[in-house]
Amino acid sequence: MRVSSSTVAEKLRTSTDDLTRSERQLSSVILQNYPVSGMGTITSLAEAAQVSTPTVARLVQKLGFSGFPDFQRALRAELDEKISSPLTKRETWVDDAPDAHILNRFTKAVIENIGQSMSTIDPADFETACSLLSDRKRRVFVVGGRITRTLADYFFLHMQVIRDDVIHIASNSNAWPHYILNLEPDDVVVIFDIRRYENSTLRLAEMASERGASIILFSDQWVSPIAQHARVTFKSHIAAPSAWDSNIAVMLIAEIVIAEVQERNWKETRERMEALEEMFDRTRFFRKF
Amino acid sequence: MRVSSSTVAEKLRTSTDDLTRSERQLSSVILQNYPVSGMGTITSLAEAAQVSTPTVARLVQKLGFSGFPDFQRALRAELDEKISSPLTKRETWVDDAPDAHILNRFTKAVIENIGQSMSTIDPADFETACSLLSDRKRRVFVVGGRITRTLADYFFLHMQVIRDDVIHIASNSNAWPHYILNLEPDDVVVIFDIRRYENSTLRLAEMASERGASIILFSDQWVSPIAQHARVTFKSHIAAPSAWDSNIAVMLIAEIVIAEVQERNWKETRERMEALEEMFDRTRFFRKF
DNA sequence: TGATTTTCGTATAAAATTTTTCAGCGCATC
DNA sequence: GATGCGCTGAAAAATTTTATACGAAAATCA
Repeated sequence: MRVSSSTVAEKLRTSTDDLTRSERQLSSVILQNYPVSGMGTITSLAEAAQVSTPTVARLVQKLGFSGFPDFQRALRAELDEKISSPLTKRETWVDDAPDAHILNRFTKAVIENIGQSMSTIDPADFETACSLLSDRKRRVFVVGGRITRTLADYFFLHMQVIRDDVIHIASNSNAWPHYILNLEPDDVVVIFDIRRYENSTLRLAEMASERGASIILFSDQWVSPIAQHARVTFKSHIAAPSAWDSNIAVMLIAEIVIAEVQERNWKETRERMEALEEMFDRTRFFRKF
Repeated sequence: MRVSSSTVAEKLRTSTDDLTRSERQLSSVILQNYPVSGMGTITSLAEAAQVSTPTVARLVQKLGFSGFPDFQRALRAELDEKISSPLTKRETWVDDAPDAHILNRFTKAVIENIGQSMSTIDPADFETACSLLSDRKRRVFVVGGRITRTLADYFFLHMQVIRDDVIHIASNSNAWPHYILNLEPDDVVVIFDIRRYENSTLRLAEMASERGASIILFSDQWVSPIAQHARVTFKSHIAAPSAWDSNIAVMLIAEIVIAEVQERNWKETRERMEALEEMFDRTRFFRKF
């Protein structure tokens, strides 16, 4: 008789009648601090329930599993399902397109990347980075590589509105040594370095480090060698079903840092933004709507 | 070497610097869907991380555990602790940070944006856009505004590798009228226009339209007026808990378009990429890893 | 570029876990 | 009170899992 309920817990509860005395005892122990109790060895579970290991083996087979490892697999799958964020399970994909469509595949991978990237961020690091960038006494230099220069540029454009003393350096330009020479220990250097890591950017980081500047690094999960010199390193997952990497997660973290720094400098930012608005209005550069 | 952090996750994060490349890869996989991934056998974990079992064994020893079973014990204890604590709200977001933390709030908003943006895409439009961009007989012009020029630049950089005849125009530059004058009906103009919509970009779009060029527009949910002239319009949601908009969804769609066009032009792209690689290798511009 | 050190995986040995076997025990039935 | 049936656990066997040794490969350094 196999009753295929979804979870192991349900299986245990519904089949209580068919269980023997010691099996029931075991079952109650399993349910007591479910599912952790079942994650250990069969022996530890048997001891906890004060039954023998064969009893455990027999019970799980009775429940329909091929053996204890199979039982544990089910338990892990359950936990995984339960733990994974509800957001990643959203069904709001592109309608009228099969799952295999690149739009859905890619999006799925990116959301995966975002989740993974966020979960590796240490809030303390984030705090440090924002503090450094909020400090008006420090100058901020922004650097990017061949592709990442666009991310650096994006970061720079926003930071420029938020605060004073923000300088964008193109790492492959010939001008950067001049900037670096004048670096002071209070300065902050924001570096974007995603594989393949560029030599010139590494040199720049080394020199900045020697001059005592604080480095905030945006890198990928394999981490640029610059991390050795960095005060804070943000690691983003960049895998995508494509010949290229996806920089979405990198940009997301950058956006969040921008949002937080802006929040802290709100008073100053607001004035700057209003002044900027006014200037743009005057030049009629933008349309009202 | 630092030793006593409380959780395994913290240990992994704080000791990243001391880890080797494959250990880091493994570490990231463990953190990916923590802690379930570590609950299986050492072999399954190794396979998931695409490393060998000795690497796993070495890592856990490096972290201070006597062996893999010891590591698992710690993991179970943690899980137990976490689960038994009141109000067990477990999400894969940034651990140790409350839901109200900007990291989690912002990420949530962005994922919401992605979901909404994707669900409004018509696969046929996507198809049209990719066909236009894959057609080698057509030239491709890429245009962006004040902020969106970074997105345009990102798009341009990739498209440039994929195919020939890709031109980046800065919409606020004085040079663009020259490009537009020479537009032919076969040409494709990719425009990034997110609020606040810029006048100069609209003028550019109008002129391009008059000359019969096909316009692919990346805009926001309120849609730039350029949409009237566009052959295809991608609308992205850009709301974020910040004074600025989030361009993540825009960039995502751009990345997917890039991926698809690359896929279609794979043969050509591959040759171009290899040639490019070879050039970079020669100039020693990049590091191998 | 070549030498040295570190890293990494295959193969193998050791250890553990799981499963099976089998005998004892309790309990119900005759 | 004897017999049979099924439950239970000790112990052994089988399997799986973990740890180690060693050589190949890669990276670093001179």
